[in-house]
Amino acid sequence: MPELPEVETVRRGLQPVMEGARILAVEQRRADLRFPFPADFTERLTGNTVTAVERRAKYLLFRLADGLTMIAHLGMSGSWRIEMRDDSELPGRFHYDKSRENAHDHVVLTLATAAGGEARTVYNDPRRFGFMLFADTATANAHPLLAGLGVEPTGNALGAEMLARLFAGKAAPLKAALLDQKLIAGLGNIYVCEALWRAKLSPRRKAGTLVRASGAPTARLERLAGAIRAVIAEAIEAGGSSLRDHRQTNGELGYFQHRFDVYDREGEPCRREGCGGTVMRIVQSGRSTFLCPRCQL
DNA sequence: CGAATGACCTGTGAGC
DNA sequence: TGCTCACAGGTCATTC
Repeated sequence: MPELPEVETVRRGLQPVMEGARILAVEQRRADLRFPFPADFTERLTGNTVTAVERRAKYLLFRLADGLTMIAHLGMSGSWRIEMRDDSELPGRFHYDKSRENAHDHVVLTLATAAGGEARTVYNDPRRFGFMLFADTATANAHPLLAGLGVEPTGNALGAEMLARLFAGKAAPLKAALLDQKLIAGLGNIYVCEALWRAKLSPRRKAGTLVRASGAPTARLERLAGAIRAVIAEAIEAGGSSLRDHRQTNGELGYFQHRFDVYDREGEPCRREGCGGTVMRIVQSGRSTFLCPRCQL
């Protein structure tokens, strides 16, 4: 499910409960997700303390007191939920509740929280494309999964000049270039479609056409950089997007799905003032792209 | 080298 | 109602 805004929403949910928490018990309910769990998965976590919950692109990074980092990915359908044992000022709408469990709860961490309470964080992942593995914190950035990642599409890091360097000479369609995690890290299918609509750019346009021969960004590229930052910021603000039944860690739905301008709106009218076009669906790199062929050029 | 395709999984909704 | 098919937020390995 999750693109950067959803992963960031998960991180913000887990952080207050997990940071400073000691892991009392680890329940690993199957041998593998996308990859096999490390052989010593439960041993390394049990008794350890979580010092920070960070994010890089769509990866969650659980920093541990003994110098390890647990690198975790939610794949397409992964989610975490928090359950508190007792009433507590910490976030988490659920209390321990057997009836909430299901066959796709693969990992359960029981925590002694920094606030002195007890909580469980439960990882659920029907399709099992997610994973968890360990790296030494000191060298985690050099881990093969993280080393090649591009710029974060948040804040000021991503600007038109940066995009111009990344796109110069590229024949790939904008859709493919924006999905490439080696260029920009964290965009996925939804937010690429949304950003391209906002920037009035066709997903089929070649990325290199947004860069001047001098290497300077065009006005179109300025628009695109602004659109990416805006859509990501707004989606994080809204708690991400909830497709199907995906929830935040406290069970709340995200809201951004109500603000989609093109994603999953095939056949519906373009929302742009005065456009009058109809949203269409095409397939690029084997994935659905949604666009308005009338105003995205 | 870059770009397309298949693979990994289960669940859901549309259409018959 | 029940069946089949297409498709789903991601990424990696393989093949042109």
